[in-house]
Amino acid sequence: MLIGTKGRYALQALIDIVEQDDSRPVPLTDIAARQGISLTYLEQIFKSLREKEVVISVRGFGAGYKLNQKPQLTTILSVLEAVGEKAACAQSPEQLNKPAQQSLHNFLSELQENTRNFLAGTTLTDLCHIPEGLEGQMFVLSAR
Amino acid sequence: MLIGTKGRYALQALIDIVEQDDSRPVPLTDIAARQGISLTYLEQIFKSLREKEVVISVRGFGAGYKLNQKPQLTTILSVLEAVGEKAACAQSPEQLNKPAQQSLHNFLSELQENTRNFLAGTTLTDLCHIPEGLEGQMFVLSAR
DNA sequence: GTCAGCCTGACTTAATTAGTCAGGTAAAAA
DNA sequence: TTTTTACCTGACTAATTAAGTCAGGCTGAC
Repeated sequence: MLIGTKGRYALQALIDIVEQDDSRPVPLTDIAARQGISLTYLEQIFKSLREKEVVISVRGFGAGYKLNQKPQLTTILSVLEAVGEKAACAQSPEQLNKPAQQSLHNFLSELQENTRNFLAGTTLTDLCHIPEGLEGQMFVLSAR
Repeated sequence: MLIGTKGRYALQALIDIVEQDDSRPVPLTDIAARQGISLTYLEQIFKSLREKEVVISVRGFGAGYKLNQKPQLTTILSVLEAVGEKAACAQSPEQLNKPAQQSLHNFLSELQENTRNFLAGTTLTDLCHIPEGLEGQMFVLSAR
């Protein structure tokens, strides 16, 4: 499984933040209630997001979280990596003495890069605004 | 992890078979020795491969395994699915009441399809013959 | 100083992965 | 028909990861 609940909840929560009025920080309790996610689990996830500077926390009365960058600059890859979802599709064989194993290794690397490009080529904005009439071909993978 | 040891060992073993003289079946003991994989674990893996008709088993004296189809017809995807590596990148959220969740669901589906296309567009032959001077761009993802 | 809500770390539980082990069975060859 | 070779089966185990829970402390605006 490349993306578990941790990664998916992180994305859901960030989308939730983008959808709110961005003049004030969004408290986790609100997100937890709206998205049906456990508050303590969300706290664990947002600790990672804050450490990797995907979000900024505001403390004290009226506290909450804000995005650190504009949504169109926040890639899905950065979110997933922040919460520790390893975007590794496969562990590569260490011993690649034979040419065939080298070839397999290359293939797995290509697979990984293909996936990372896909994730890096989509931002939070793409997951929020839904341009009508473009249901297919929504996410375009940039050529290498 | 999209591809674990089970999937990788399956690919290594099949590549090993392709590299041998294909007039006679290849015994698992040989593969196990050459690739450094436990024989009993290989047996478990090949049981799946046989059930999904990726390979054919020959019994008795001089027994072993052969590919069921030519290597250029055996896709990586079919091998991985045969050994039960779910090519699912993410479990989709069941409750998609809100538009943003629908959009996230669409994105995860696109990611999955992108990966499956990559795996279905490569065959065992691609992992065996290594055309020189083409180290980059070896694996071409067919357009959808 | 109080209160909302962030922050921290240890703990638990279930599922999956990565194997091992023991004891068969089939069939070609001598 | 006996032997040999290697396939075949299923139960078992150990380690890791995923998915959370829980208790309690800390900050800072009002």
